[in-house]
Amino acid sequence: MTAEILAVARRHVADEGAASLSLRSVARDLEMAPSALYRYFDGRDALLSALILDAYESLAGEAEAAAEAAAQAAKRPETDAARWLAVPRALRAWALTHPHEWGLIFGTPVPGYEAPEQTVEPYARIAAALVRPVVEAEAAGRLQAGAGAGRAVSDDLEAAVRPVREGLFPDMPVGTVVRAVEAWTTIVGAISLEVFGHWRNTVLNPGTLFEATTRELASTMGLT
Amino acid sequence: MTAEILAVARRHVADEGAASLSLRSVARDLEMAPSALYRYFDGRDALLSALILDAYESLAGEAEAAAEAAAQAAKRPETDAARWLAVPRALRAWALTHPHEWGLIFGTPVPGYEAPEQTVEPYARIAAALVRPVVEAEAAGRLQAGAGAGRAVSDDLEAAVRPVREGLFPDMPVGTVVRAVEAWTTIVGAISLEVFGHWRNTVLNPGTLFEATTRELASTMGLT
DNA sequence: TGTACATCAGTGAACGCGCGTTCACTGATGTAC
DNA sequence: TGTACATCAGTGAACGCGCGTTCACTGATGTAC
Repeated sequence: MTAEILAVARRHVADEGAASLSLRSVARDLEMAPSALYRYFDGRDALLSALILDAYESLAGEAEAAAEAAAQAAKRPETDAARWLAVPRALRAWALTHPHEWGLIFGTPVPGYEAPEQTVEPYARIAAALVRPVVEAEAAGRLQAGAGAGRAVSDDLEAAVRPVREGLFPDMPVGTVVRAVEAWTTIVGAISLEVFGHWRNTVLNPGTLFEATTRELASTMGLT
Repeated sequence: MTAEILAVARRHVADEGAASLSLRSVARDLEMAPSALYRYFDGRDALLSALILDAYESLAGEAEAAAEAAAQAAKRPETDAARWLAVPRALRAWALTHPHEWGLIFGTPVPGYEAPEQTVEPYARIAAALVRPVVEAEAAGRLQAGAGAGRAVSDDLEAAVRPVREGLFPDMPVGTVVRAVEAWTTIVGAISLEVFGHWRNTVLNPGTLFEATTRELASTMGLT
């Protein structure tokens, strides 16, 4: 039943966005009394929290599946750079099929409402999936020297990026860590600009641009 | 009077975000009857449209001022790369002081609500201001060969990016145009991630990272 | 097999709220003669 | 200088709406003896 409520609520968010999600409309769709939902959720905010978490988990699952599939495929001869593309593509594909959920994660925060603490874990999983080919290429000694790794990094910058390095990149050159964070920035930016409609009349084929951009990021990080 | 209404409404958006903007609360702040606002605006949506446009104009103004100041300063000996930093910094500074307005422009679109057509013009002005140092460096023949310009660009990508090239970069190498669009993507992504709270516990000093990232973009485009 | 009772998912009426929008109006200010 | 009239910014009451949340309740199902 909880699952059924979530399914309907998820559909509402997908159709109209989170702002107009209401307990009453969900109840209506389920042909229940609004008060019945209180048996399953503490109120509207609790339902919204569950949906946000849901979106994070869904995206994380997608990212991990793509990373895993690419890792399997890489047993056949394939370059690291080609393998790298899998997760960004999966993120973009998910965002295009779930634009409102993407907005829930990366868009304007709902005012006066704090995202639940549990989003930290799936968020880290998304980042880890993205970065997995880089980590594995580095471990195998296949990361091109002189690219990200060779770059000078100030002490300030190194300190700023320390949590990322400790969380995702044990024993990785700082230069590469910085590049990876920048890659994350670019990917999220590219997807958000597309999903939120900012390429309209500007970039005619966002898919082509996205592909080129992510390829570029690969070589920036020293993947070949 | 129209200006006064806008000022109050702007403050409401700044304080609580666009979602909770209401005619009644604006009227309350002005100590007027709600109906009085109808003399100045056609309704809530019209007011919101005005505010969105307002935000675009404000950001565009800021970007142009920064571009102009940097152009003046560049008469003294200064590198193109250093000059390039001015506009990204201004965009970030504006976003940090006007987070909700940034969200109005680059965040989740308000559902069921189309941004007014007049946003196209200020949007273009922002992009033009950002890109001005690149255009001028190219015109002066100071753009480093082999960087952006030398890059191979597929026909598809060239076509995808044609409106940008025609609008902002007359007679510019396509490679540079693509790099500039990617720079835009990265800058917007970096600011949005910071403003929307996604660096929390991840990147400890977003300013340092932003600075490093934008510097990197300069060399990517062949600015020296 | 039959009775008494507990559980608990879901009901339905009611609450108070703030909202956008309408409409007939008031009353001060300015203009014409 | 004085009167009649037009203008128009702003009023205030009212409308209907959908919302989140509460509360006492019903009635089917399962359990214990």
